[in-house]
Amino acid sequence: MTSPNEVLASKLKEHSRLGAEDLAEISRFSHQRRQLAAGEDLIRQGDRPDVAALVMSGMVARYHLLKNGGRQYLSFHIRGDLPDAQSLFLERMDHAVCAIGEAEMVLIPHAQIRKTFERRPMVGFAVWRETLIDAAIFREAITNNSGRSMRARMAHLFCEIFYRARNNGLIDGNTCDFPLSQTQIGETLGMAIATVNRTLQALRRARLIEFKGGRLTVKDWPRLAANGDFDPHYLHLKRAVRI
Amino acid sequence: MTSPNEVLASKLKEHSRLGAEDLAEISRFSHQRRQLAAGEDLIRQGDRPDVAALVMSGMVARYHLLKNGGRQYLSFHIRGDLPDAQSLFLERMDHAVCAIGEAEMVLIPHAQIRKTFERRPMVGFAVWRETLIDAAIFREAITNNSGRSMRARMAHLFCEIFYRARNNGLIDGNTCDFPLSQTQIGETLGMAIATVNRTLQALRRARLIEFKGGRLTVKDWPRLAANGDFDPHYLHLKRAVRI
DNA sequence: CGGAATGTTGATATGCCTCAACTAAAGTGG
DNA sequence: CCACTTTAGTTGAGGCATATCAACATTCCG
Repeated sequence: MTSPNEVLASKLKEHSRLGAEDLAEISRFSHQRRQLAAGEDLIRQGDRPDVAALVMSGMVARYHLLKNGGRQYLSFHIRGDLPDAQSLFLERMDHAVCAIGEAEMVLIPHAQIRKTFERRPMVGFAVWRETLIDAAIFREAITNNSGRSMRARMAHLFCEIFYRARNNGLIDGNTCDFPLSQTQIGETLGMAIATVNRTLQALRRARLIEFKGGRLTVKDWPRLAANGDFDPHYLHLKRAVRI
Repeated sequence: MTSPNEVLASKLKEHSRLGAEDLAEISRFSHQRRQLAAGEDLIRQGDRPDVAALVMSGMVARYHLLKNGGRQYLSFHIRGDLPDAQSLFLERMDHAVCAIGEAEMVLIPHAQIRKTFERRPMVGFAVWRETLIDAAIFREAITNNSGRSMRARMAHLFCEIFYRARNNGLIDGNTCDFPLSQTQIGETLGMAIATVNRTLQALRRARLIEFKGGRLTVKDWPRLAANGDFDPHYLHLKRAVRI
């Protein structure tokens, strides 16, 4: 039941030193709640938003809409993330944002945020850092989807999701939410559904993970990380998480 | 023979409105020149730079170093680009930057740049925009390397390079510099060298491009763009270029 | 001029996609 | 609550695109 501003502030404080004045500015943001149904779009490609969204609960994804009607999922976002921060400075959305499962969002007017950046540059730098970490995640996805085997891709994706959830205190034992369908996993990793299914089974059989009902359970972190060539440095988290 | 500060200012002015004060601040940046030999690293994964680099001439690339010693190239940068702007706010480099062919760089101390951002937020917003456009390019690379056929990937890469060169006034008729080896194209698009070679020949035979001696010639832009599913919106360039 | 790097070609193997049929689960209306 | 519909997941067979390997040609560079 933390307030939106606290969620945002605590996310930014993970990597940025914010003073009392900075936090005070953040606490003055107004916000409008928005509940998203499973699969619902928050923003579409081509939109020109005048608010920025903060994830309060659930998961949202960014995706490219392809010419043939398919999707390429680009990244996934959880509580505390700002999945469309780029809209603060790039007018036109080059991708869409949708809910994966149900999600609760909070919308903050761009104008307020930009004003804050002018008055308290440190707040701007902190949000900038967030967008730079997003970029690092995109880069990692390039590497993941280009060179690696299907099994490694999938292992890497699971590692990233679990590691980030863990870092945000959103796990429950060895289990976190990841309410993707197998089709969506395919649209993330660039693999056919049949292959997704078989690769999942292989990972299950190897006792690395469980994945059912939109929940991911990591059963053998060291081997999963090895399988996915996962090195969390790219997430730029200050406090490295021990799993 | 334009000065570094003019190169930077004119790049930022492409998308951001900068006032006289902003430009004056930029013009006060000190810089140190650095000449890179072909293939030389400017920054390595794990480094913690205290300067930011501006490309003055030539081309540099960002890449991930893989466990097996291979590389995954992530993006290419030309005159006016800031290929390591992220180092302003993320301490540790999660990827490396190297020269593709020879390149001339200019190094500007982080401290100066950050000071400028505090005094003139608009300058910060402009550089932020640059990093956001980088992120959009990464996203597009995810889509390119995940779903599309090898031929489409290659066509798309050529489109992007040519379009950006054209936008920066760095083309010569229908030809621009792109001094990659076929091996490096493979390490960009996630394809084996043999396939790179054969795909290149296919594009040549179809009279879409010429690619020789580190120069790329576009012989049929509309068909090349169609082959690569290329839609330049993601580059977020204000003035759309007609080719 | 010689050696190294880069590019080219062919043969073979295989991982993955495609298609198609089927099963299981989840959601819907009577 | 059950029958029905829809969606998601599972499995197998077959073909193809692309990786891999190996030999050779060409260009680059000292």
